[in-house]
Amino acid sequence: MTPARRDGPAEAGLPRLIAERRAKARALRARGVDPFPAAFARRRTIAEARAMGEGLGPGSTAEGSVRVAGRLVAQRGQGRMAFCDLEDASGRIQLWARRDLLGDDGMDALDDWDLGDLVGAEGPLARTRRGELSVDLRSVVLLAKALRPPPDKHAGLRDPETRHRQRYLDLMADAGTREAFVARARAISAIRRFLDDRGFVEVETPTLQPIYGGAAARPFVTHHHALERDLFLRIAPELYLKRCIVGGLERVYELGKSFRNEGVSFKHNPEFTSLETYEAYADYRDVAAMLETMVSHAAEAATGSTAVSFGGQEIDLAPPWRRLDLREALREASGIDVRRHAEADGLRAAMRDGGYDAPDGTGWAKLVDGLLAQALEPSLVQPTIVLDYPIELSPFAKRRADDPGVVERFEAFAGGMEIANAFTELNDPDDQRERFAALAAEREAGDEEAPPSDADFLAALEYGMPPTGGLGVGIDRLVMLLTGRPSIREVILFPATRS
RNA sequence: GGGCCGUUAGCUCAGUCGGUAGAGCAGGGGACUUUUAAUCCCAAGGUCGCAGGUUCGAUCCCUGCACGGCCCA
Repeated sequence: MTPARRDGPAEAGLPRLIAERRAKARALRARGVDPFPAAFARRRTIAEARAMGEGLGPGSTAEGSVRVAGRLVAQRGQGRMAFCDLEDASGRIQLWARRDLLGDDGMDALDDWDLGDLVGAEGPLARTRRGELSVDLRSVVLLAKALRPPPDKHAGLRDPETRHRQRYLDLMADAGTREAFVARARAISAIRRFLDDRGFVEVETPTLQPIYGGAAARPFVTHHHALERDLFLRIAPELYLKRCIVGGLERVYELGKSFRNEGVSFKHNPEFTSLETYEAYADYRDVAAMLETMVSHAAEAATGSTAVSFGGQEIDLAPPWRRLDLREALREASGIDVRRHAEADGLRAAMRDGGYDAPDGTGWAKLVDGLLAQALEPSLVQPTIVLDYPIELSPFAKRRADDPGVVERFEAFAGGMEIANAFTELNDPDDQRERFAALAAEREAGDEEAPPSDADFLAALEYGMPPTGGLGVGIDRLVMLLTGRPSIREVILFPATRS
């Protein structure tokens, strides 16, 4: 006859693991102990505790006590002695439990701890004979019972689906993930500091817009019931920021989310973070100089250096960045001079001759864009500013005075990706009206990405906008570069997923 | 949208040329007062992504679907 089981409920797998942990929490409550107490006073961070114990020699114990708290990440039982590793945001430290010093109650409490529990501990700092700085426990307390088991303590969490859907587990298991998001925050605050120091005013403009614009993309549509109208999630803040320039704010920026209703890829998420800046009385060359300085500041803040490693290559973001003329660069990279093929059909044929993909029914400007993406972009690993784009690709940029087919615009590339887009802003309302008309024609012809006209924006321009340099930076892509992460999903905490 | 690959225990992964599966870690019981991927002993844990098909028999072969990854558009 089999002996009665005394080792917990009969369920298997995860339900059983949860039931075992719940039983421990229940047992604590039965003894009048709250497994989720409210606070743990006088805590020091683990980094602070480590600094305090720095001078301790092996086998010695410090005066006084420290109180530390964190997540239990490893346990090594040893009978009447035990070791645990405790981790908080600042680091990791060993807890050293001895029955003669911690007492029977403390050792019993320790027995019921599981990996993943949040615990508090108190005792003098000590260094073991093996040289490991430890808290020589005098008292312990459970601060929050983990009812589910954490990811594997050594192998961690590998499954990309779980890493993205349950990012808290990825953060818990992988210090590198935590570091990437800290680096992101540092880069963003460095950018804000940089702009604030230069007299830029941070503004907030609508994310819910009656008319969207400022980029070529399909928008998300939502509905306002009280106003009985559809509203669009912005695809860019551009047209509102220029209204701020019209109003005389002169230097403005907005750092926040925009939304584009398109596919998901390693460099696209439906919601993404961008920086846009507008500076009155500046042009695109002033903006280029500001960009390279700003990005190198962000790199230093995020990583401590302007040199970053991305896709196995070292990239140095320190200014000055290389400048290329788009037409020249395309001719060098592909052998095709796009100005010599002024019609779509001729350019398409030349591209196909050169082995490039050039789909039927695509206009001249989009073919140029395609040639840029295929022939040039992948080779732009070191930071590069590509200047002077065809007007057809740039409905909000000012024409060059000496060449009306070209606008004062640049895109910045690094790591083979576009990271920024800038131009001298179009401030001639009549020219802008014509560009809107051209967009309307493209829309009519079936281009769902062509944005609609915005009469109020035109009215604003008619009140007079100073000559202005504008900039857009893809913050997520910039952070990819700074943290060496190959996918946008690795720098967005909770990326878009299906169902 | 297309192509390729993946989905097996809580986690990380093996494996089955078609006969319903293993390890390490975690969890349970036990031993251990200097461990640190602690160690040792014992026991347990699986609708092999979902749905069909072929077959005496499918986790394995086929089809579809879902989710994910990479590449292309």
